[in-house]
Amino acid sequence: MKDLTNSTVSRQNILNNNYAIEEIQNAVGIEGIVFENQFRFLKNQIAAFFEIDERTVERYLEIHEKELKVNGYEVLKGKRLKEFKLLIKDLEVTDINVAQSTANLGLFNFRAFLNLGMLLTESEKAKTLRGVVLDIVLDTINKRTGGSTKYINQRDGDFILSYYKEESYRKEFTDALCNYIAMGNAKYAIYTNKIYQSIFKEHAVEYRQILKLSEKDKVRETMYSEVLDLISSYEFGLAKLIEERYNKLGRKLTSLEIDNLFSAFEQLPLWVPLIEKARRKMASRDLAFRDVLHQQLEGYIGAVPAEDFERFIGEKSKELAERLEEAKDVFKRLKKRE
DNA sequence: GCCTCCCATGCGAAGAGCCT
DNA sequence: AGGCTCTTCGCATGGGAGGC
Repeated sequence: MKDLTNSTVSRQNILNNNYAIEEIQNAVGIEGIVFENQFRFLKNQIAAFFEIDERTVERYLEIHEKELKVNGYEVLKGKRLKEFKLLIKDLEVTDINVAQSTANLGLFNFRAFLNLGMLLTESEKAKTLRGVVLDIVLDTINKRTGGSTKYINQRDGDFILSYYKEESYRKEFTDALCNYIAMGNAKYAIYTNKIYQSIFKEHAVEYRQILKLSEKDKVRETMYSEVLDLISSYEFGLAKLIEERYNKLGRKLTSLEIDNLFSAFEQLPLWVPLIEKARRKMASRDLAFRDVLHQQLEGYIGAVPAEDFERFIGEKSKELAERLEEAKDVFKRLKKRE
C-alpha cells in the first residue's frame, strides 16, 4: 500500500472498510463522548492525542475539508448542539468543558479522527498510528479470506451465477468460431484475448502475470462477476453476429472478415458505460483486496465503496465451496419436485 | 557560508449566534 | 443587549531548503 498521507484512494480504502475500522478502534482504544451512537472527539482532544497545536488541526480541516466531512467531521449548531451540550452536562465529564454559550462546535467521529491521523505529517503519534492501521487492514482482509485473496472475487454472491452463465455463452462463442471461421486452432486464443483486451486492456498472459497466477489457475475463476457478465455479452453477441454473417455469405468467414466484424462490434457505443464500470471495479478492487496494480487501468482506480467490503469480506461473503454446497442442495430440491 | 524564499505554525482579531 | 466561546482567517514569525 502507498504512503497514506498522499494517497486519497488508499485512505478511503481503509476508511470504507468497516471491518478494519472496528478492529482499529479496539486497538487504538481512544474513547470519546458517545453521541448519536458514535464516539465523538473535540478539536482539543484530537490535538492533544496527536501532540500538535489546535491551529494545525484547523489547517487540515481547511485543506481537506471535503474529505474529512465525508468521513464524519461536522460542525454542530442549533438543535443538535443543544442536545450535545445537554449530554455533556449529564455525563459530568470533567476533562471536557464546552461552553454552554458556544454557537457552533466541531466534532470528529472515529473515522474522521483516523482520517486526520492518515493526513498529519508533523505528528510522530500519527505516524505510529498509520503503521498500526496498515497492519490491521492487511490482517483483517487475510483473516476474513483465510490468507489468500486470489479467489476473493468468488466470495461475492453474484459470482457463481455469472460464472455458470458465462460457461454456456462461451460455448456458443467457441462453437461459432469452430463452425463458421476458416482458421486454425489458434483462433480460440486469438479472439478470446481480443475480448480481454477490449474489456480490460490485458491479454490472458499479462493478466496471469499481474495476478501471479500459476499454470493450473483458470483466469476466469479469478474475475469479478461484472467482468464475467461483460465477457458473456461479448461472446454471445459475437457468436450471433458470426453466425448471421456466415448464413448471409453461405461460406466460412476469413480472418480479415472476422477482424472487421470484431472491431465494428467493440466500437458500438453501448459498451462504453459497461466497460468503464468493469474497468473501474476491477482496477479498484484488485488494488484494495489483492494489492495488485493493473497499470493499463491506472486511470480507473478509485476508492472501493463500503458495500464492496461487505460483499467481499463481510458476513454475507462466503467461500466458493460453501456456495457450491448450497447450489447443490437447490438442485436436489428441484429434482425432487419433478 | 550566507541569503532568500517558502511554508508550517501559532497568535489574535473578526464574525457568528446562543445564553442569561 | 452584552457576554461568551466557538470557528475562521489574516498575518507575523521562525525554521528549513535551496540557490549563489
